[in-house]
Amino acid sequence: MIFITIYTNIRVEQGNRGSDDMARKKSETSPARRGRPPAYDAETALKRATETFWRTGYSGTSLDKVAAATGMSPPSLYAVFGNKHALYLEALARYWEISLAATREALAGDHPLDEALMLAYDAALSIYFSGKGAARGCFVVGTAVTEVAEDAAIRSSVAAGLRMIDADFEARFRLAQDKGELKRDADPAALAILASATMHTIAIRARAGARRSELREMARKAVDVLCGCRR
Amino acid sequence: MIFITIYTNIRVEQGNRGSDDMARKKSETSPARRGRPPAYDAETALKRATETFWRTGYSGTSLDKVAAATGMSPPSLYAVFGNKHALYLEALARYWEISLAATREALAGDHPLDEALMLAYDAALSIYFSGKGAARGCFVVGTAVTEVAEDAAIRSSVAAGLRMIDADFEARFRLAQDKGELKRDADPAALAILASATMHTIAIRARAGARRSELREMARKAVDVLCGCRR
DNA sequence: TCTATTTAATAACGCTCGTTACAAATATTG
DNA sequence: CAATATTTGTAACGAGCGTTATTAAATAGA
Repeated sequence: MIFITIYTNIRVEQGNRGSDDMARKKSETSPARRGRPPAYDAETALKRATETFWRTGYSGTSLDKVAAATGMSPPSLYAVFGNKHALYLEALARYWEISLAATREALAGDHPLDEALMLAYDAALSIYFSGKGAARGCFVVGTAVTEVAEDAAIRSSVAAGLRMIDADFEARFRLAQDKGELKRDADPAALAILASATMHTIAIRARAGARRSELREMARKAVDVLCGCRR
Repeated sequence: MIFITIYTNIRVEQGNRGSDDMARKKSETSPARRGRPPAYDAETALKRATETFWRTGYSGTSLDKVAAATGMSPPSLYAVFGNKHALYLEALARYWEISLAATREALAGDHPLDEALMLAYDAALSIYFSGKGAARGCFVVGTAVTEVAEDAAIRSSVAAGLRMIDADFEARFRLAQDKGELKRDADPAALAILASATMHTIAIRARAGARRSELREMARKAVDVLCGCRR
């Protein structure tokens, strides 16, 4: 079988076609670089690369597959990201940014504890079930955890991310305790671990084929237990 | 760099050297097969292959690495296991057998609920921290979950295993409720999900470099919460 | 000893891997 | 227009991938 790769799709909009005003305006903001202008948007490329790693993992994804997904040639990918490992590391960092922000935002509003937790799990489910086709679960749990055993850079990224989620949950439980939503003798650190654990089990099950409604139900029940020691 | 693979190590003991009695005895029990006797033990080979997949994942492990680990040549591996995929599937099935049995045994004794749960987590930790070098965590979480997105056979194995652990935990919580160890209005299914979730988060964190003592402490606290709705 | 039978290792298959020289393409500057 | 700078795609690199055809080795039975 012959595999013909057709590079397409994410070429940067030139923009300075049809309107000289816009072209001139653009050259005012960015002082007009010298050589051939970049044809691709690094941001979009990173997103497409992430999608690919997400499905088939780091070791299971070849650079040719990433090239096909981004529409870029391998040398262009190297020029922008360095190499495969650096590209994955950047995808991982970006994923942490987005998913940590989502969790933090869900927990930050002034909702009751149980609602706040459900918002966090709903945010996670939105990510785990994003993209077309079957659910991919969490990018970290689904792809990074495998590499973590032999790759120090990935390991420290994962370890740091896990600590942050734990800390966010713990802060929210501590706040709930201060506000009287939680019993005085509850252990915020313990509850935080269980809240993280619930997120991890959902991540695993989503990738393994569980239905979204089923996972939301699990989250619901877990929240009931975690807030059970209420008031 | 030249990589010279030296096949060694797991050759089957011939046994019928030095003593004709033993040779004759052996030919009595097993009626003496015709051709060249097998030099390798499939059981040992599967164990060694598992160790290798466990560290570097399915996609990240080449058949040459497995060959080096087992001391077998690639054709011998194919003769015994079929191909790489079938070999991994067999390793996965065997791992489920062992780890499910360990959990079931821990929960089966007539210990109090909290002790039974801790026995289960201690059994898991023994597996996650087995082998030399840094902890590899859970074989399923560490290697199968990545493949699950694109591999139907691995996916159904993982899904089935997850269901079984859930069921085992739920049965134990239900028993606890019947014995009066747990409040009447506790939800055994919900507690079972959280018990599984705790196991999953421990699996992830172990591979990501967490210390064993730290993870045991997490388990301890989780058990406290899960049994907190006691009597 | 010769033949039949079973397992083992060598060496290669075609293909894909991550990576990179290289030259063509496209822009600004003089 | 020529010179310079930057990004592009083509085509290749050596190495490794999963897999297999082939042949050698080692046993039992005739």
